[in-house]
Amino acid sequence: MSDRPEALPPDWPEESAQRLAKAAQLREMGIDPYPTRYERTHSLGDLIARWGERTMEELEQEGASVRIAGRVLTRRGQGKVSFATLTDGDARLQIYVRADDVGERGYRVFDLLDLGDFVGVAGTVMRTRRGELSVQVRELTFLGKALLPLPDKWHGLSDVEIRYRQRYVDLVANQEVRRTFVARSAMVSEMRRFFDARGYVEVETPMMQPIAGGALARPFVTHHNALGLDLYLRIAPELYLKRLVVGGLEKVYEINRNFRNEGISSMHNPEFTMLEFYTAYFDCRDVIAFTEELLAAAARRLAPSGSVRFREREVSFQIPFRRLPMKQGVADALAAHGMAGAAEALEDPKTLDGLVGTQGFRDLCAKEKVDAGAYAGLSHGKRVVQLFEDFVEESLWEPTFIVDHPVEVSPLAKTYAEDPRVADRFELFVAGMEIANGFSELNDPLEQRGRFLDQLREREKGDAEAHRMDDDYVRALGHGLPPTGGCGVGIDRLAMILTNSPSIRDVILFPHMRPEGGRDRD
RNA sequence: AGGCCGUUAGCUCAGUGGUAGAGCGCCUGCCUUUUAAGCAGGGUGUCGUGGGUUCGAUCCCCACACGGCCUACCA
Repeated sequence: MSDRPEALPPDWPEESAQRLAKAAQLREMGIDPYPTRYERTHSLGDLIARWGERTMEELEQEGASVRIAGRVLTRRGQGKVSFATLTDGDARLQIYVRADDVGERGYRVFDLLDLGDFVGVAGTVMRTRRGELSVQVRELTFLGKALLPLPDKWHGLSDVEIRYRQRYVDLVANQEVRRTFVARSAMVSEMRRFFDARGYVEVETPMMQPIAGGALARPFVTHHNALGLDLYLRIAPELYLKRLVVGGLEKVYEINRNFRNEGISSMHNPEFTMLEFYTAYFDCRDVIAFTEELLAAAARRLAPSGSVRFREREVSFQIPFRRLPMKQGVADALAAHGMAGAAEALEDPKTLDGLVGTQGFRDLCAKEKVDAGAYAGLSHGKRVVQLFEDFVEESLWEPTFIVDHPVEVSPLAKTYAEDPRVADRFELFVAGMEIANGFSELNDPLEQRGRFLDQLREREKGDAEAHRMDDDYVRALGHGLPPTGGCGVGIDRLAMILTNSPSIRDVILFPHMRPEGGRDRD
């Protein structure tokens, strides 16, 4: 065991010294300020559930004896009688301490309690004259000294930097933060239940990959010393999960972290949680139906009506969600902006090329604060996607499945037999955010190899996000992937919507921040 | 990466070119049913950091750090 320094860390407030002195006084009384355990009969929530509706007389008659514990949140002293509110994170309950009941020594222990300390209480369930359910204390047990003060008892903690860096303080001070993360847990647990009930196998695939595949994004690089090998933190588990389907795990899912070396915003964190699932013999339409059921079940778990408020607006997860072909969405949006003939242009590369060069289009871009220059030199399919992102995406509030993506942006998806330019793919948008992405998985090994070669050419042209060749994945497909449908769901964003959290940082316990105290200078 | 805004007590915040203020918390005292308990007293501080202007800077100027929002990349 290390030596216990007598001095407090230099940046701790003066109040810490006072609290430390109280801990010393407890030790002088033969009381350990940091004991190891306490036997409870009830959590505070249990106690409230059991006795919360009883009258003062009923409680007096029953005289129920309980042992509870919690952190002291507030104190109201009154000479030889005091009140304190305890919290166990979940619920709050008042205790009522009389010097006559606990004795001089017991009352002294109560005096040495600061806000934030932990205490165990043995006593009787009762209701005060003002009607508040309380435990009248018979015996106090000191359970843990807090040397640092809690934030303001009614303004709480609002400094967002401290809220994110010191989430432990945020959780104590702001009850809604706890509710949000408990709700997120319930959402994920409901999704696991959904998969487990349908015979899916939950798996874990590599976080560190020699080739970061399965999505279009820039990866983080790390290094394995013993192997002398650079590895990438995964940007998606997709290619590994499909290898498992090749191996006969016909229904698999994984809920785990992805890492993308890109910007940070209210919708982006460098590490984020993704659900991916794959089902043999499903096509894209089956996956859409399944995803719809899954999200509706998750939403109902948090809001039985299936409808939630997000950013002051209603979002309904009632089935069925809207289906909208990408080109139709673009054509409608452009028509609404007065661009006549957009629908025809989307069907013909030359016409679209002409359209994005017109003054009318450039004026529209200027008006919508869109970069018109981004449209130069794009392939037809990428142009359609760009139009979708610039003019449609944000407006998709109610859950909407966008379908029929250009093949260029879908290198792992099957195309329609009747039109090889269109992928059998969907993306689900809710509240203007992409929440899910799925498709009929491309299982022709040679076509997949060809798509990788196309991606390599894109990479050579400077697209840092283009796929790399993955020979082992092609080899896996060579052994035979059954017809398969798969989907990825952004868990953090879904949690944002279902918990009405405006920022992704409100649903990630420890969101990415610069290191405290500044970074080392390069 | 670019633009705008912010950084003052443990917390929430006001404020001024002349060495700093409120509420809560905290400290001292009183009070045997309180509820943001009350009453009397006490201000606890590197005014983000480093330079500059000035007789004098927490305030004005510059740089930097950290944070927020927006834009860009992205899910």
